[in-house]
Amino acid sequence: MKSYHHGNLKQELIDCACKLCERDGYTKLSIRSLAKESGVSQTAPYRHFETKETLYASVATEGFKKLSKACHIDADKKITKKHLVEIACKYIDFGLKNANTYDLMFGTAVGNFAEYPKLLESANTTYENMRLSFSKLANDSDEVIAFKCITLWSMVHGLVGILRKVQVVGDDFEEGVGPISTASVIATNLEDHLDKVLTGLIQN
Amino acid sequence: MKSYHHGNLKQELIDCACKLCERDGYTKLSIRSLAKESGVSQTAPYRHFETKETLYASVATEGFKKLSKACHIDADKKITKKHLVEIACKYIDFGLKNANTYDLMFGTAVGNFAEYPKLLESANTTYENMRLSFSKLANDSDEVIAFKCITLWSMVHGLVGILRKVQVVGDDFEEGVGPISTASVIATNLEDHLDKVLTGLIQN
DNA sequence: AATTTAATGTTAGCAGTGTAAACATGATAG
DNA sequence: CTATCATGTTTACACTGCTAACATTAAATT
Repeated sequence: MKSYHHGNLKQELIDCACKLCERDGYTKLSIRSLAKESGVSQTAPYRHFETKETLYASVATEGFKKLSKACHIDADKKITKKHLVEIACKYIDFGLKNANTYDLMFGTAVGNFAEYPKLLESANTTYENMRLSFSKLANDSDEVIAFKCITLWSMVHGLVGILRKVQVVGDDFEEGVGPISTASVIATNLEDHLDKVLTGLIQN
Repeated sequence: MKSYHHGNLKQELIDCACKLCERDGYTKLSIRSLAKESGVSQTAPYRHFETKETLYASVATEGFKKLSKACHIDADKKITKKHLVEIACKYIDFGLKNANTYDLMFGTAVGNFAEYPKLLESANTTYENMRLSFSKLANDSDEVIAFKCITLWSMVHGLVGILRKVQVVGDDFEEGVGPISTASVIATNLEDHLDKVLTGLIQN
């Protein structure tokens, strides 16, 4: 005996969208199927999301919140290189285990973050956490911190993109020097790899 | 007085798709509009591309060919750090100036490169060129070369993803320490940034 | 050269999509 | 108690990927 008004549709739609986006990729997600899943009419979601992109933005916002959580480490004041390796590993792990959501967050599905304040905020928070960690690592100027931070960030971001291709191709890739086999070497020694990079980065 | 058979439809479709993908983003591309653009019936493209993904794969293949060309530098034997900075800059420049195509190449539009031999080959060639440059830089083992190569690759790949967000937001972003303003600092000093990173990388 | 075959084109149609407009319901504010 | 407004539904339009059945013509075979 369902009532005419759902009561909590918006949140349910977001939750459901997050689940489906991650399971099937955001391109497979349709507003109609989402509505059906929530037992509501085809166009009901439009009362809560102006366009599909608005829905995407909500899912991406949740994604950044989850990413921030996933990258959290227990460390009050002292931050060491080891901590940063841990953060980097956790970031990459999130990107690989939530590949479809990650795609939505960093792809072109949402054109301009500035149009969605909550999304912009959650994305900035993710970055700010990483920045804070670097600021606790050494007594650097803001500029140097920014340099180190964006260097690591683009590194791990890039690695997610590249390592994912390895996963997609699978384990039976050809032996050789192609990116696939090379990347797989990195993947199996990820912590070592990041440690090396960070060692070089910190010394600069 | 057009003939029943087009004669060169496949290539024309690819060319047109490349153009439209870059202009509007691959999500906006439809097989039907593509067919109309080439003055051919709605379903004619299906004689040349089994599915839309197959078409995407062709566009991505062209993309990797263009990327390889864009990253080419004139240097026979001697390769210096400066050359690698140049390559990195050209890579990033390509990624930013062909953002939509880049998205298609590295996103999830084409699920598994292994299903499209030409795509896999063109992607591998792009990587192989970068690898060759590193092998000419110093007398490193294959392993070390791979390490350096994938480090730089993921760096520039990551930077493209991040710098693009800056472009999207535009120049009137808020002042502060968020990723946007930080990334813009990197963007304006891209060559310096890459030089620093490569200096650290090479010394390892 | 005639005929078969395969490649490449067209037409018609299905099931699904985003989204707008008009209408229905019911929670809430006056 | 009533009016308003947020939230739901129905209907409809133009578009999409894709399939099946058919048409045309280039290429291969006899």
